[in-house]
Amino acid sequence: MTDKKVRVRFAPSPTGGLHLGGVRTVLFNYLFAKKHKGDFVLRIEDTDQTRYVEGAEEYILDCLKWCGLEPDESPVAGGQYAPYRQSERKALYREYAERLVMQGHAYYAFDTAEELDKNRKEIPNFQYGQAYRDSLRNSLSLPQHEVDALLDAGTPHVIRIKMPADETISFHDMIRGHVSFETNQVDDKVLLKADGMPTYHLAVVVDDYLMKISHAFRGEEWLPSAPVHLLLWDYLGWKADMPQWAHLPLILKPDGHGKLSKRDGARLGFPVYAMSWFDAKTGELTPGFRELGFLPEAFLNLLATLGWNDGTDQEIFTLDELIEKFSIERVNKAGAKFDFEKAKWFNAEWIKRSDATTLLPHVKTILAEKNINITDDQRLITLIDLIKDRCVLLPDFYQQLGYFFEEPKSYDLASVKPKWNDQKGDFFKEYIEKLANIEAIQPELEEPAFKAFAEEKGMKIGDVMMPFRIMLVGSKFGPHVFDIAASLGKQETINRITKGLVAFSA
RNA sequence: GGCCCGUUCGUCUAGGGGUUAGGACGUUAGAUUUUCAUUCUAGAAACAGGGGUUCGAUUCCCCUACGGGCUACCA
Repeated sequence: MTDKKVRVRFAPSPTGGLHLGGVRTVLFNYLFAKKHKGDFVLRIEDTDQTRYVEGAEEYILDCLKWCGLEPDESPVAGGQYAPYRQSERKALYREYAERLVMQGHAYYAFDTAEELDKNRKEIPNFQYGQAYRDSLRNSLSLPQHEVDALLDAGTPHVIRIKMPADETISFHDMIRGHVSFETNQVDDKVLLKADGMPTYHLAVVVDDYLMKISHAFRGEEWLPSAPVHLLLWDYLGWKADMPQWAHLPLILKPDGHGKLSKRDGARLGFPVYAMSWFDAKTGELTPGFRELGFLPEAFLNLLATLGWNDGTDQEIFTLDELIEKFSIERVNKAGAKFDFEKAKWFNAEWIKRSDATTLLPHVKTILAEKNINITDDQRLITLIDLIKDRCVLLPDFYQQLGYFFEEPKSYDLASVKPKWNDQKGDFFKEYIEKLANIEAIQPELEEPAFKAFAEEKGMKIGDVMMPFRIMLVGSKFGPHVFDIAASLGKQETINRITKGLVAFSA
C-alpha cells in the first residue's frame, strides 16, 4: 500500500469561475504529484445539473493551462480511467448504491423535499438519522411489501447511507493529525438522488477508488463529511485502497471573517478568480488575476505561500523549486486571510526577477491593447530592462513605456509653469541647436554636456532637468532623462522639446 | 443550537519547555536616486485568557473565550 503509485485529483464542479482557493488546491495536488513522480488527474464533478454552467469546464481547463498546472488525465486529454466527467459515469453509481442497500448499509427514502423542510423548520436539531429515521418514510420504517409497491410504482426516492449507532470514526489527516467523529452525530446523507445522479459523497468514493487515487487533498469544508466517506470506503470493501486524506485550510476574507467569496473581490477591489469569468446569464464579468496583470509564476508563488512554507526565509519560489520543496505536512492548519498588497508584491518581485525576453510577449500584448505595435523587439527589450523595476502589474508597462512611442498627451504644467521664464525658454531653444549638430544622443556624453551648458548659462541643473523630463515624458517619473532621450533619438527629442516649449509658454 | 477544525506582530508566517520570539508584506524615519520607482539602513509592532504539569511554559494537558467550517436530493 505504501508503494502504491501516487495519483491525485482535482475535482471541481463546473459552476462558474475558478476561485483562489480552488487554484491553491490544484497547486498542492499538482506539487505533491510531481514531487512523487505521480499522476495529476482532473475530474469534472457535474452531478448537479441544476448548477451546471455552460463553458465552465473549458474555463477551468484554460485556467490550469495558464497556470502551467496541466493534468495528466482529464476529459479532454483522456486517460486510462475515462470518462472523467461524472455525468458520463452516471450508470456506475447506482450499482454501488444498490449494493449498499442490499448489504443493509443504505436504504431507500421516499420523503419529499417539502416534508423534510417542514421537519427541519419545526423540530429543533432535526437530522435525517439515528433519532428520526424510524418516523420517516423509508425502507427501514415501512413494511417490505409497501416498499416494493412504492418502488414498483416508480415513486421518486433517494438512497441514503445508514449511519451506524455508537461508533467512533477516526482517521489520520496529513495536515491535522488525528481526527475523529461520533456516528450518532452524523446524519444519513443522500447517496443517490431521485434523478439517479450520485451526490458528491458517493461519487467521490466510487471514482477515487476506480481511478486509483492515492491521496485526496481538498478544502477544509469537507472535513465534516469525511466520516461518511470513510464508512463508504469500508462498506464497499475498499478500505485497503482508501487514499490518504489532507484537508486544506481555507482562504478567508481580508477584512472581517468568513470564507473568501466572489463578492469580496468586487467589494474590496481585487480579483478572486484566476481568470476573468463572464456569466452569460447575468451578464456580469468577474475580473481575474490574469487580466489584472499578474504573471502566472507570481500567482502560483503567492498561492503556495498562503498556508505553506519550507521552513526557511525563502518566499520566492519557481514552480520547479516548489515541486522540489513541497511537503503536505508543512501546510498550516489555520485559515489564512488573503492580503492583496502582498499579492502585488509577489508580482512586482517576479517582474523584477524575470528577464526582459521573458517579459517581452506580455509587454507587447499590453502595448498592443493601447494600439502600440512594436516591430523592433530589440529596442523594446532594452526599454523593458530600463523600467521593469517600476512595474507592479503588467499594465504598468504601458504607463512606464508608452511615452517612448507616443508623444505626451498632456504635460504636468503645475510642476513647470510657476518657475518657467524666458531665460529657460532661451536655454532650450539654444539647446535644440546644439542637439541638431550632434550625430546621435549618447547618454554618457550628452548628459555632462547638458550640465556644462546649463552652468555656462548660469542655471541650476535641477531647474532645467525637470522641465526637460516633462517635455519628453509629460510628467515627473521614469528613468534617467538622457536614457529616455537616447531611446527617443535626436530628432524626436528635438521635436518634443519644441512642442514642450510651446506648451510651457502658452 | 449541534458537531468538527482552528488561535504567534494589522496581515502571511518561523520557532518551540530556558530565544533579545526570527523573516516577509504593509507602516514610520533616514540615505541613495537633481523625478518617480528600485535599492539600502533603522524603528514601531505578536505568543487570546485562566488553570494545571514542570526548577522553568509562548511551546505539553484541561477549561473558557474568540474565529472558521459543516449542519441540502450543492459541491
